[in-house]
Amino acid sequence: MTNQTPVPPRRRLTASKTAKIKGSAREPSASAVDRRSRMIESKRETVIDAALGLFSRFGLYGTSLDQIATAADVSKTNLLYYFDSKEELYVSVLRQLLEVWLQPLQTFAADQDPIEAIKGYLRVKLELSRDYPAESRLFCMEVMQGAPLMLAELEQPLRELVESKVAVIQGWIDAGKLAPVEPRHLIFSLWATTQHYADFRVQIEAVTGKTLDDPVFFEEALTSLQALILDGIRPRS
Amino acid sequence: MTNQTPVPPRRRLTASKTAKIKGSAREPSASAVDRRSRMIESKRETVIDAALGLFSRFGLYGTSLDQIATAADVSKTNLLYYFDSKEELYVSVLRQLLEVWLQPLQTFAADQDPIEAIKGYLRVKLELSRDYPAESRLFCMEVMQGAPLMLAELEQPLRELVESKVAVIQGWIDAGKLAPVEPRHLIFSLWATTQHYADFRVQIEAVTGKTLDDPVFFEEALTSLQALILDGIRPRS
DNA sequence: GTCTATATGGTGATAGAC
DNA sequence: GTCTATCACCATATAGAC
Repeated sequence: MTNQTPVPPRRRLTASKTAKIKGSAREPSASAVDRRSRMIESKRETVIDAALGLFSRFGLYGTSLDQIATAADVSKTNLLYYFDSKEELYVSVLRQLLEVWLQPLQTFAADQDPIEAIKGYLRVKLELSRDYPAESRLFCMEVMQGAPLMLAELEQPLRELVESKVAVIQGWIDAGKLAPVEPRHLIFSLWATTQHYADFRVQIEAVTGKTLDDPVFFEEALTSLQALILDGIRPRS
Repeated sequence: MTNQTPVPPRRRLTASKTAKIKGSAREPSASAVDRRSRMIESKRETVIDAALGLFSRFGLYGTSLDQIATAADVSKTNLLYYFDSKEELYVSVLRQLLEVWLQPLQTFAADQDPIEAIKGYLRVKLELSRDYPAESRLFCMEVMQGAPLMLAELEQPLRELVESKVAVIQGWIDAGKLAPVEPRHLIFSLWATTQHYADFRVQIEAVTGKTLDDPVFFEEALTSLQALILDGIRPRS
């Protein structure tokens, strides 16, 4: 109870300089320049991929540029040629992450059958947990730390997206197609249960000996989740 | 895809020395010694509390001994008098965490009414998310990083505990008191949905503007979870 | 037990040759 | 663009006076 200090992330950041935004430099030009630009982009991608894997395990502070450089098979100085600073790299990773992350939330719409829509949503999210576990973990980490670098970008679109889905769900409820649950809490439960399989993977593996990479286990998890969310555990009379 | 390197936590740890295990030095002795021993224990507690708050936000690497010392209102050198190293402190924090964490899992037993047992379990776990969010976050962080320091201690008791609960749930199902769900996946869902309110607190706050500290929101979340888990979202005919 | 140095080494970032 | 030095800084941990 001694520790409610609102401590900032701290540690130096030696000036962001002129913020070149190298990544989004994309103007139609000669083919030679274009080829070079594509090369640069591809190298940035490689580094971002490597960084994602490490950041998602050890966090921003637990990962050194040396490790990332080694994993991406470039020198540290070279890495810093493509990214002005560690923070810029980190933000680039987060930016790419959000693209993968916000997409599946778009799925269900009012004209769908709610039962099929929810079942499909659970499948998509569980596939995401299986295929993009690093993204899931980094997202989780960032949110747990207060999402200092992401929340500003995330809050508005997330809020709007949730509100639109809440409206769809409420519509289904009003039409008698769904039991009267609180839409927001339903959404949280859909997120929580599916992401759990990625974020708590080692715990799940410790308990069951299996992961989502096992196709049988994947289907078992999906079927269980769908049954649970749709019908609950109280026996139908 | 370039980064499946099984990188160890790295960073030096300058020798654990003789592993004094200062914490568990507890032998019946003269009252003066006993008083001193209690003083030491109390100071260790203070530091552990401060460390928990910081580790749970910024992780092991994102938190410096300086910050912890400041938060606990002791000098850094003094802190290192009570804990031989940063790692020993971290492990002490984890050890205390596990006590809080594994207790509520004990609750339900075969002779209870399953519906009431699950409802009660959800309440206890949600109260835990409200009252011990730092513990929840640090646990999550540690598991996400592969729980290198915790898994060894955790795996065996967790597995046994889960197996015993699986047996209870399976018993209920066999008695027709519960719909036939996979017990393990049910347990994961109970954990996931409740912990989500602690770990994704800032996201939930961003979307709803509220947290579990708001009593109305707490009851709303609990009621929603109970309804969802018990009866699902498919309207009863 | 608590303090003031200080040792030691990793880390992000830069300078400047090629 | 890529490399070899090298910087300044900060973090953990220790030594030794009081």
